[in-house]
Amino acid sequence: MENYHPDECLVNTALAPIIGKWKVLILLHIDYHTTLRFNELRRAIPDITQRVLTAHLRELEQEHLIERRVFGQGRPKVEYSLSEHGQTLQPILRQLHAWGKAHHAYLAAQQQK
Amino acid sequence: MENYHPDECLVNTALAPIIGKWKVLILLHIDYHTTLRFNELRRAIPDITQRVLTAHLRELEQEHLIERRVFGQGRPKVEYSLSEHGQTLQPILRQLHAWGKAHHAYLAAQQQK
DNA sequence: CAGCATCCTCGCGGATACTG
DNA sequence: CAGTATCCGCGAGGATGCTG
Repeated sequence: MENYHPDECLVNTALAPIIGKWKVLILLHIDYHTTLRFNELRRAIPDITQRVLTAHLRELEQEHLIERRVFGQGRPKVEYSLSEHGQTLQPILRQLHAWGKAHHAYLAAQQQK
Repeated sequence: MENYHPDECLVNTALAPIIGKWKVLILLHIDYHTTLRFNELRRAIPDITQRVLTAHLRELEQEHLIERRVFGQGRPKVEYSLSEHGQTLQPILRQLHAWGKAHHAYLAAQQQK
Protein backbone atom coordinates (compact mmCIF):
# COMPACT_ATOMS: atom_id res chain seq x y z
CA MET A 1 0.00 0.00 0.00
CA GLU A 2 1.49 3.27 -1.03
CA ASN A 3 2.15 6.02 1.43
CA TYR A 4 -0.67 8.28 2.38
CA HIS A 5 -1.05 11.31 4.51
CA PRO A 6 -4.34 12.50 5.89
CA ASP A 7 -3.67 16.19 5.30
CA GLU A 8 -5.33 17.57 2.23
CA CYS A 9 -7.14 14.31 2.51
CA LEU A 10 -9.03 13.09 -0.48
CA VAL A 11 -11.21 10.78 1.47
CA ASN A 12 -13.71 13.55 1.97
CA THR A 13 -13.74 14.30 -1.71
CA ALA A 14 -14.01 10.59 -2.28
CA LEU A 15 -16.94 10.31 0.05
CA ALA A 16 -18.74 13.43 -1.05
CA PRO A 17 -20.20 11.83 -4.18
CA ILE A 18 -21.47 8.79 -2.34
CA ILE A 19 -22.60 10.41 0.88
CA GLY A 20 -26.23 11.20 1.15
CA LYS A 21 -28.54 8.92 2.94
CA TRP A 22 -29.39 6.81 -0.08
CA LYS A 23 -26.70 7.20 -2.68
CA VAL A 24 -24.77 4.04 -2.00
CA LEU A 25 -27.98 2.06 -1.85
CA ILE A 26 -29.03 3.48 -5.20
CA LEU A 27 -25.67 2.60 -6.70
CA LEU A 28 -25.87 -0.92 -5.36
CA HIS A 29 -29.32 -1.50 -6.78
CA ILE A 30 -28.33 -0.19 -10.18
CA ASP A 31 -25.20 -2.29 -10.04
CA TYR A 32 -27.10 -5.38 -9.03
CA HIS A 33 -29.65 -5.12 -11.80
CA THR A 34 -27.23 -3.64 -14.32
CA THR A 35 -29.95 -1.26 -15.43
CA LEU A 36 -33.05 0.08 -13.73
CA ARG A 37 -35.91 2.39 -14.58
CA PHE A 38 -37.07 5.18 -12.35
CA ASN A 39 -40.09 3.47 -10.86
CA GLU A 40 -38.22 0.22 -10.51
CA LEU A 41 -35.81 2.07 -8.26
CA ARG A 42 -38.70 3.53 -6.29
CA ARG A 43 -40.11 0.08 -5.71
CA ALA A 44 -36.68 -1.27 -4.84
CA ILE A 45 -36.23 1.43 -2.20
CA PRO A 46 -39.72 2.02 -0.89
CA ASP A 47 -38.74 4.41 1.88
CA ILE A 48 -37.27 7.01 -0.42
CA THR A 49 -39.30 9.95 -1.68
CA GLN A 50 -39.23 10.50 -5.39
CA ARG A 51 -38.11 14.05 -4.81
CA VAL A 52 -35.04 12.77 -3.03
CA LEU A 53 -34.55 9.91 -5.45
CA THR A 54 -34.59 12.33 -8.37
CA ALA A 55 -32.20 14.69 -6.64
CA HIS A 56 -29.72 11.93 -5.86
CA LEU A 57 -29.90 10.52 -9.35
CA ARG A 58 -29.16 13.97 -10.76
CA GLU A 59 -26.16 14.37 -8.50
CA LEU A 60 -24.80 10.92 -9.28
CA GLU A 61 -25.22 11.73 -12.92
CA GLN A 62 -23.39 15.04 -12.61
CA GLU A 63 -20.48 13.25 -11.04
CA HIS A 64 -20.48 10.83 -13.96
CA LEU A 65 -21.11 7.82 -11.76
CA ILE A 66 -24.31 6.81 -13.50
CA GLU A 67 -25.79 7.26 -16.94
CA ARG A 68 -29.31 8.28 -17.74
CA ARG A 69 -30.78 7.16 -21.02
CA VAL A 70 -34.16 8.29 -22.27
CA PHE A 71 -36.28 6.30 -24.68
CA GLY A 72 -38.83 8.87 -25.71
CA GLN A 73 -41.15 7.14 -28.10
CA GLY A 74 -44.61 6.41 -26.75
CA ARG A 75 -44.67 6.32 -22.96
CA PRO A 76 -41.65 7.93 -21.29
CA LYS A 77 -38.97 5.46 -20.35
CA VAL A 78 -35.73 6.21 -18.58
CA GLU A 79 -32.99 3.79 -17.75
CA TYR A 80 -30.21 4.25 -15.27
CA SER A 81 -26.97 2.30 -15.27
CA LEU A 82 -23.49 2.61 -13.87
CA SER A 83 -21.18 4.60 -16.08
CA GLU A 84 -17.79 3.22 -16.94
CA HIS A 85 -16.28 5.44 -14.32
CA GLY A 86 -18.95 4.47 -11.82
CA GLN A 87 -17.92 0.86 -12.14
CA THR A 88 -14.63 1.70 -10.50
CA LEU A 89 -16.67 2.03 -7.33
CA GLN A 90 -17.83 -1.57 -7.43
CA PRO A 91 -15.03 -3.09 -5.32
CA ILE A 92 -15.51 -0.46 -2.65
CA LEU A 93 -19.26 -0.88 -2.59
CA ARG A 94 -18.94 -4.61 -2.17
CA GLN A 95 -16.29 -4.28 0.48
CA LEU A 96 -18.57 -1.93 2.35
CA HIS A 97 -21.30 -4.49 1.98
CA ALA A 98 -19.09 -7.18 3.43
CA TRP A 99 -17.82 -4.95 6.19
CA GLY A 100 -21.36 -3.97 7.09
CA LYS A 101 -22.20 -7.61 7.61
CA ALA A 102 -19.17 -8.20 9.77
CA HIS A 103 -19.78 -5.04 11.75
CA HIS A 104 -23.37 -6.01 12.30
CA ALA A 105 -22.39 -9.44 13.55
CA TYR A 106 -19.73 -7.89 15.75
CA LEU A 107 -22.20 -5.54 17.39
CA ALA A 108 -24.69 -8.35 17.90
CA ALA A 109 -22.07 -10.48 19.58
CA GLN A 110 -21.02 -7.51 21.68
CA GLN A 111 -24.59 -7.02 22.77
CA GLN A 112 -24.85 -10.46 24.32
CA LYS A 113 -21.95 -10.03 26.67
CA MET B 1 -17.01 -12.16 -4.81
CA GLU B 2 -19.86 -13.77 -2.98
CA ASN B 3 -23.41 -13.13 -3.90
CA TYR B 4 -25.06 -10.03 -2.56
CA HIS B 5 -28.47 -8.56 -2.73
CA PRO B 6 -29.21 -4.92 -2.03
CA ASP B 7 -32.42 -5.55 -0.14
CA GLU B 8 -32.06 -5.32 3.58
CA CYS B 9 -28.82 -3.80 2.52
CA LEU B 10 -26.09 -3.57 5.05
CA VAL B 11 -24.21 -0.88 3.26
CA ASN B 12 -26.21 1.72 5.08
CA THR B 13 -25.45 0.11 8.40
CA ALA B 14 -21.88 -0.09 7.21
CA LEU B 15 -21.79 3.55 6.34
CA ALA B 16 -23.69 4.84 9.34
CA PRO B 17 -20.71 4.61 11.68
CA ILE B 18 -18.37 6.40 9.31
CA ILE B 19 -20.73 9.00 7.93
CA GLY B 20 -20.59 12.38 9.49
CA LYS B 21 -18.63 15.16 7.92
CA TRP B 22 -15.39 14.35 9.73
CA LYS B 23 -15.46 10.78 10.90
CA VAL B 24 -13.41 9.20 8.17
CA LEU B 25 -10.87 11.97 8.42
CA ILE B 26 -10.59 11.42 12.16
CA LEU B 27 -10.15 7.70 11.65
CA LEU B 28 -7.46 8.29 9.05
CA HIS B 29 -5.51 10.62 11.29
CA ILE B 30 -5.66 8.25 14.22
CA ASP B 31 -4.67 5.41 11.95
CA TYR B 32 -1.80 7.36 10.46
CA HIS B 33 -0.32 8.34 13.82
CA THR B 34 -1.35 5.11 15.53
CA THR B 35 -2.33 7.12 18.59
CA LEU B 36 -3.35 10.73 19.06
CA ARG B 37 -4.33 12.98 21.93
CA PHE B 38 -7.35 15.23 21.85
CA ASN B 39 -5.59 18.48 21.08
CA GLU B 40 -3.31 16.80 18.59
CA LEU B 41 -6.42 15.86 16.68
CA ARG B 42 -7.69 19.42 16.92
CA ARG B 43 -4.46 20.69 15.44
CA ALA B 44 -4.48 18.01 12.79
CA ILE B 45 -7.99 19.01 11.70
CA PRO B 46 -8.06 22.76 12.29
CA ASP B 47 -11.48 23.36 10.79
CA ILE B 48 -13.33 21.13 13.22
CA THR B 49 -14.93 22.52 16.35
CA GLN B 50 -14.09 20.78 19.57
CA ARG B 51 -17.75 20.28 20.23
CA VAL B 52 -18.09 18.35 17.01
CA LEU B 53 -14.78 16.57 17.48
CA THR B 54 -15.85 15.38 20.91
CA ALA B 55 -19.21 14.26 19.63
CA HIS B 56 -17.70 12.27 16.78
CA LEU B 57 -15.10 10.67 19.01
CA ARG B 58 -17.83 9.57 21.39
CA GLU B 59 -19.82 8.04 18.59
CA LEU B 60 -16.83 6.24 17.12
CA GLU B 61 -16.09 4.96 20.59
CA GLN B 62 -19.62 3.71 21.10
CA GLU B 63 -19.36 1.74 17.89
CA HIS B 64 -16.12 0.25 19.13
CA LEU B 65 -14.10 1.63 16.26
CA ILE B 66 -11.71 3.58 18.45
CA GLU B 67 -10.44 3.28 21.99
CA ARG B 68 -10.14 6.09 24.49
CA ARG B 69 -7.52 5.75 27.21
CA VAL B 70 -7.19 8.20 30.06
CA PHE B 71 -3.94 8.78 31.92
CA GLY B 72 -5.17 10.69 34.90
CA GLN B 73 -2.10 11.51 36.96
CA GLY B 74 -1.11 15.17 36.95
CA ARG B 75 -2.43 16.96 33.90
CA PRO B 76 -5.24 15.21 32.09
CA LYS B 77 -4.10 13.13 29.15
CA VAL B 78 -6.28 11.18 26.79
CA GLU B 79 -5.15 9.01 23.94
CA TYR B 80 -7.23 7.77 21.04
CA SER B 81 -6.34 4.81 18.89
CA LEU B 82 -8.03 2.41 16.53
CA SER B 83 -9.59 -0.53 18.29
CA GLU B 84 -8.89 -4.00 17.03
CA HIS B 85 -12.26 -3.98 15.35
CA GLY B 86 -11.64 -0.51 13.97
CA GLN B 87 -8.58 -1.78 12.17
CA THR B 88 -10.80 -3.89 9.95
CA LEU B 89 -11.76 -0.59 8.35
CA GLN B 90 -8.22 0.18 7.24
CA PRO B 91 -8.38 -1.43 3.80
CA ILE B 92 -11.61 0.37 3.03
CA LEU B 93 -10.29 3.70 4.23
CA ARG B 94 -7.23 3.40 2.06
CA GLN B 95 -9.21 2.26 -0.93
CA LEU B 96 -11.43 5.28 -0.50
CA HIS B 97 -8.32 7.38 -0.33
CA ALA B 98 -7.05 5.92 -3.56
CA TRP B 99 -10.41 6.17 -5.26
CA GLY B 100 -10.69 9.79 -4.17
CA LYS B 101 -7.47 10.56 -5.96
CA ALA B 102 -8.55 8.79 -9.11
CA HIS B 103 -11.95 10.43 -9.04
CA HIS B 104 -10.38 13.82 -8.55
CA ALA B 105 -8.08 13.28 -11.51
CA TYR B 106 -10.99 12.02 -13.58
CA LEU B 107 -13.06 15.10 -12.89
CA ALA B 108 -10.11 17.36 -13.64
CA ALA B 109 -9.55 15.66 -16.98
CA GLN B 110 -13.27 15.87 -17.70
CA GLN B 111 -13.20 19.57 -17.00
CA GLN B 112 -10.68 20.29 -19.73
CA LYS B 113 -12.72 18.84 -22.53
C1' DC C 1 -44.19 6.89 -16.44
C1' DA C 2 -40.96 10.07 -14.82
C1' DG C 3 -40.75 13.58 -12.99
C1' DC C 4 -41.24 19.18 -11.19
C1' DA C 5 -42.97 22.75 -7.70
C1' DT C 6 -43.86 24.09 -2.89
C1' DC C 7 -43.72 24.07 1.70
C1' DC C 8 -41.93 22.35 5.92
C1' DT C 9 -39.32 19.73 9.59
C1' DC C 10 -35.53 18.43 12.14
C1' DG C 11 -31.14 17.46 13.46
C1' DC C 12 -26.18 17.94 12.19
C1' DG C 13 -22.80 20.82 12.62
C1' DG C 14 -21.07 25.54 14.07
C1' DA C 15 -20.03 29.57 17.50
C1' DT C 16 -19.13 30.98 21.95
C1' DA C 17 -18.37 30.76 26.81
C1' DC C 18 -17.20 28.17 30.78
C1' DT C 19 -14.75 24.18 33.86
C1' DG C 20 -12.31 20.13 36.58
C1' DC D 1 -5.49 19.68 28.76
C1' DA D 2 -9.73 17.80 27.62
C1' DG D 3 -13.46 18.59 27.68
C1' DT D 4 -19.10 20.50 29.04
C1' DA D 5 -23.04 23.73 28.40
C1' DT D 6 -26.08 26.67 25.52
C1' DC D 7 -27.76 28.67 21.67
C1' DC D 8 -28.50 28.79 16.79
C1' DG D 9 -28.47 28.57 11.56
C1' DC D 10 -28.92 26.06 7.56
C1' DG D 11 -29.66 22.71 4.38
C1' DA D 12 -30.63 17.81 3.43
C1' DG D 13 -34.39 15.26 3.41
C1' DG D 14 -39.62 14.57 3.78
C1' DA D 15 -44.82 15.33 2.51
C1' DT D 16 -48.05 16.55 -0.77
C1' DG D 17 -49.95 17.95 -5.10
C1' DC D 18 -49.57 18.62 -10.03
C1' DT D 19 -47.91 17.59 -15.15
C1' DG D 20 -46.03 16.46 -20.14
